[in-house]
Amino acid sequence: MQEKYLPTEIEQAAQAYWNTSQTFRAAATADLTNSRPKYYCLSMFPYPSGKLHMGHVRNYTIGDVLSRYHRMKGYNVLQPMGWDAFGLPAENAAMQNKVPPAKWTWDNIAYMKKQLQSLGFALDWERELATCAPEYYKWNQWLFLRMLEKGIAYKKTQVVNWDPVDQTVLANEQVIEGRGWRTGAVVEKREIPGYYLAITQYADELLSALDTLPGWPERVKTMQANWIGKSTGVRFAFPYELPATGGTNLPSPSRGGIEGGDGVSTANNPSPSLALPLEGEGHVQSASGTEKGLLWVFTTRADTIMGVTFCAVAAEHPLATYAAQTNPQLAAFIDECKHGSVMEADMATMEKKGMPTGIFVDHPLTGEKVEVWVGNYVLMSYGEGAVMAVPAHDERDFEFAKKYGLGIKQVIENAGLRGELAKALLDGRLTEKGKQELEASYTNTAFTTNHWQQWYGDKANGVCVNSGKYDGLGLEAAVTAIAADLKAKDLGDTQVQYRLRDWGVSRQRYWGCPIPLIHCDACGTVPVPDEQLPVKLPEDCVPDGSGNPLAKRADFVDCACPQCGKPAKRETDTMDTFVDSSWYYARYCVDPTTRAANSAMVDAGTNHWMPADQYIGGIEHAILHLLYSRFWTKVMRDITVDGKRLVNYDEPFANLLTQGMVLNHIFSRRTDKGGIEYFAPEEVDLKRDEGGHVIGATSKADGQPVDYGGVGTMSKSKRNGVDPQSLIDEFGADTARFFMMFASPPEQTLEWSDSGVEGAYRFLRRVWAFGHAEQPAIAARAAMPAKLPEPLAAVRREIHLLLKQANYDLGKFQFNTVASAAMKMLNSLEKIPAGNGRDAVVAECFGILLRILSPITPHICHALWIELGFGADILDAAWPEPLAEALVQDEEELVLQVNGKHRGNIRVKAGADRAAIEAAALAAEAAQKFMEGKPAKKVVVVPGRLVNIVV
RNA sequence: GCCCGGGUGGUGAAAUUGGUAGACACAAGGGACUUAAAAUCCCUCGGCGCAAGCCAUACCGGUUCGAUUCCGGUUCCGGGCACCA
Repeated sequence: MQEKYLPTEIEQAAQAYWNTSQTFRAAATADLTNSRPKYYCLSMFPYPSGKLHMGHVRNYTIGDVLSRYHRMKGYNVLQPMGWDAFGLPAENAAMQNKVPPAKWTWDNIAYMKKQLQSLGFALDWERELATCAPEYYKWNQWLFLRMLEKGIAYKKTQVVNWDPVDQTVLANEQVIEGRGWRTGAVVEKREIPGYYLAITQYADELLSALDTLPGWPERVKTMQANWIGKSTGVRFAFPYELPATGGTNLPSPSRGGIEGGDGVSTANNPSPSLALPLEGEGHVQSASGTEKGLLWVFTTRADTIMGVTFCAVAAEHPLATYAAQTNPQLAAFIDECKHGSVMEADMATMEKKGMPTGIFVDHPLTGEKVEVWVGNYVLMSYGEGAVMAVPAHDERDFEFAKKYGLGIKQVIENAGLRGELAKALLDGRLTEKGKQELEASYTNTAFTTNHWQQWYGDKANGVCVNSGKYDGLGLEAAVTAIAADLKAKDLGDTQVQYRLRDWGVSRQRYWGCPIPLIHCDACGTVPVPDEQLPVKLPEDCVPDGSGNPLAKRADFVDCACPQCGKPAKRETDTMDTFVDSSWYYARYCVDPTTRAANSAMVDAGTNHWMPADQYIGGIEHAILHLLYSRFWTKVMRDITVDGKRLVNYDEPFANLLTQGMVLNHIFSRRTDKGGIEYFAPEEVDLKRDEGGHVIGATSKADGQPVDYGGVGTMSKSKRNGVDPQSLIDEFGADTARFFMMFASPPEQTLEWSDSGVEGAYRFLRRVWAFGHAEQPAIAARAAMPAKLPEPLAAVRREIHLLLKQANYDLGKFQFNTVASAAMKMLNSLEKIPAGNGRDAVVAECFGILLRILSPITPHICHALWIELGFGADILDAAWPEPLAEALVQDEEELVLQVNGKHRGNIRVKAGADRAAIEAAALAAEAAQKFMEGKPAKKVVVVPGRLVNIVV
């Protein structure tokens, strides 16, 4: 046995052993019936950006710890890995380096695979997959066609960021303060056709099924529920009458058309129903030369309907378009609204602007005239593209009304809050400061001196005022009454609405999965026949930033129509990369032989391994990726082939661990064209204040200042990722893994710093040194004496207590304290006294330490297990459990408090009853001193923990 | 702006979920060993105070015998906001 700890040697040997014995190869379909319970441990697959970063190390070490732990607990474990290989960064790299995205991606995969292997993860590489491989994305295409048949996939227009200079669609990330990142041109909103997946058809199930996921973090379920945003409200209409136009120049709704009629619109995303030309919405040309129409809106607060003072519609709304025909100023304003970003965060924070249309509609209940405004904050894609405005009680409407001098009418009052405040003040229990606090909390409002908005927010206590017959009604009663009255007039009804919108999957990009459709002049849009799948993406394109390179490839575009055989054009849009990542986990499960034949998307292996027993990945995926995966799963469940469902489970991930982000400093500088250039942390010199906080930085290259952007997620685009390779090269994989797990609990955000790596390395050296020094003692395999001398019993008890704690912490995924327990074990063992049974205690306890540590630092534990003769493979050893005989003790120590303050400790017999503890406490010297002769009013006893004397 | 988290020593963090605040480490300082360095080992290490003790878990309040933990408010930081993945 080597005296020195040599990580490189140890790690290479261990990895070679795992490779040759195929230790981590999961059982194939034929063996799936073996009696061990399955444990499918899944980590979110990486985007092959070039190198691993610390977030990957964190993510995959967590997965590996869980995999190895469950394997030792007797589970049949599957832990696969793959590559989320399509995406924008490959195209950016192509523009920069003139290398095809395919080559760049495959090279990155090869390098990152080596890095993963050098970290010793227990992965079944036989099941590796890359989403850019035709044999994988073939099934994206196949399932897309099934969705088209079922009406889950359909076509409508979508709003995109358009760079007028590069003539290309920009991702949100490529829009910097309203301008294109490469050209600096002001970005325009443009409506283009695209394909959507009707996730709203599953909105209800996606929401209610959250209750079937007890293994998911509460916060993720809350975020998903809020995202789906189910609300019951009232959809109602404001009737209006306009001068007749003959209907010819009245605008059509800008969306909702579904090509070929094989798609379906969804109940929850109705077409904008205002539009004059639509049938069944009250559009009637009357004899008097006017046309009647209905302006539909949706509200969750119909109780405030009597406070409506105006309506606001989106710039793309047909009424706006209609009014603009005769109003050049309005037309200019509508045009202005088309500039700028499509992002919700920008929409919500931009200055609210509007302009009157000159059109008045009738209030459906009072008949009063209500003016229609165009508002830049109203989105055509939400609800009806129009809203009622109640400035008295809605902050956004208030801001708008104040700015344009529109009416404000209070219709909600809250007696409850007023009463509560009065009661609290009269009660007298509040201090003067407390009173002020309470008052401030009721009066602190950013935009008005009254309480109207707060009364609106306090749904339990608001009542209607200034609302005629609805006066005095609470929220629910008022909504019910108002909805009934609207219904009686045939002008509205209650409706369930979702915030969730259908999933637009078309991308005007090259490096993605081609959408398998063909456009024929004679036959229209025709699906590519299944037997012609996959539609392969040419792999030698080098995008240049303008337009979609696929459209320029005649060899891709030109094809024969599958229906009539005449020349036709292939669809050049590709799919959103979220499609790729929505089902990769099901593909890992496919038996390798089935996969080689590639005649099916999934097989029996999928139903065996799925749902994944544990999914691990960054919290940034809490909504989109996880929701899309859940949706995709339900679609696969509902699609049948030969009368059989594709999969037989409802949810893809039984348990979810959301890893906290690994953050690092971000440095950037604006380019001449208005874009952003990022600097890696090693390229800048930091300026810090006295407290050590970063306040600025300069570029090492040119000495000029760069902007400090605070800390944020490690990412390729922000260039702030830290490559773990130097860490692995210098200290080894075990140190990197141990350090990462010890640094903080997995769900917590972690600001990157490598201070502490030395400590991890030092600890592993001590583990090795202890094993080396005690080799003879351990190899002797001495029997444990029936009665150990107390000093040795104490060490043994301590190790078993730590083991108990470590096992508890493992169940909570709290790996940092497991690592800490291992360190405490070694601290104890290093001080073990001599005595009868010492060698037996050392052997037993060090064996526990190695097994506890082995999921985190598998290489060193593998080597020591063999060197010290514990067994052939530590992975085959049973997981240690604390022994009752080792834990027994005669006395226990309790904390002694007087009036809640710690005043000392008392020792009592283990398991002493309350009376005995109380007596011992009152007799204690420290208690006597602080009770100052006063009698005990009350004695609180917490068995095994503390006793508190109240005087 | 909206939704979801988080804030504890110089630093990463712990506290068996209402019961000794700061375990275990890192950094720093002091010492031992050494010709020297590295490595290793020992000691100190939240603030104030000679001490008894007092103060202290972002800030302001509340509940409780007892609050890092529960409640109300504020503030700062992070994640998401539908074309980054």
